[in-house]
Amino acid sequence: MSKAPPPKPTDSELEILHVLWQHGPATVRAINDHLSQRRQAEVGYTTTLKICQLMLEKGLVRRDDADRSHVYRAAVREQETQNLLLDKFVDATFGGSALKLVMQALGSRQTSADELAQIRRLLNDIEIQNSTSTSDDDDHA
Amino acid sequence: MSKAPPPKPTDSELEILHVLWQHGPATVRAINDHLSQRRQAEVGYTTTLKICQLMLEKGLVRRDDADRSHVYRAAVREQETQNLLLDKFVDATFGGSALKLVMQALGSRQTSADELAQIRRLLNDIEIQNSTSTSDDDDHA
DNA sequence: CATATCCTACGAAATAATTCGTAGTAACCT
DNA sequence: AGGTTACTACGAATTATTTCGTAGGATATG
Repeated sequence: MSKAPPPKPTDSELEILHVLWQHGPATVRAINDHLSQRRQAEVGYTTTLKICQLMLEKGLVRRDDADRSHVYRAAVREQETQNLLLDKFVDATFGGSALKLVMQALGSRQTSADELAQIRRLLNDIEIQNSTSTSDDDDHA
Repeated sequence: MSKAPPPKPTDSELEILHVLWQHGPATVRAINDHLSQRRQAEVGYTTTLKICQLMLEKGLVRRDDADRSHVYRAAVREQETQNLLLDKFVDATFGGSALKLVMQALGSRQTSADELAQIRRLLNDIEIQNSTSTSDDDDHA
């Protein structure tokens, strides 16, 4: 009954999740080093610490506090989190139409032939699934 | 030299922009009515007014104050704004990879055959453009 | 003309997110 | 042991966003 799903991470929290997803479990020190590298400016150590603590309360990360330096790891999956954020974003920005988003993303930026091929492959897969596992009221004529 | 580009709209501002994009120039009253409909709860009139005023300062909207009821209209284009937001979102959530975003958007939600066809058409167009108007180091063999 | 109605402007409270300083404490090093 | 260093916890300042109350002025209506 205590199944509150983890909330949408904020921008800073997402940045930390990226580090954890990429590098696996890490101490605050390690996370902070990564963040400081990624950005132009240094990030205060206690800033990173604080955000990690808040993320722990929200259930976005777990931590191992056996050692003095606690080790944090992501408690949410990368894909699921991206999808959650994507949903919100599509709603807010494209009125709920994922199609519009995709068309915009492809239309107004440089896409290589290789990337186009990857997308084509995905489209094919989807189409197969669509026609294969369609549940009931289908084209049975 | 006073060419500060309009900033990224906030969520509330974006909601108002959607109304203006869809319905054209409108008074605060009209905007507020639309917002109240879209949402479950009523929106305070002065809340909407305030946001419109802030948007005016930021250059996101223009207004005609000839009449007593001022008429607001969008000062930024829908596509450009969506693209701005899309860029930020891709950076924050998908590490800058628009391809990943597209794959996610398509892979983890229901996409109809019609939509797939639309995307295929777009892919074809892009491919043609890629091979036609590529600047220099091209397949000229 | 009086009064109710509708509008704008402005101030400020409420909330959320980010940032950092300080204090306390454990570990480490001569 | 004494002092330096590294870490956590906590409180609080700062900034951004959203929300709304109140005041003042114009317009419409009886």
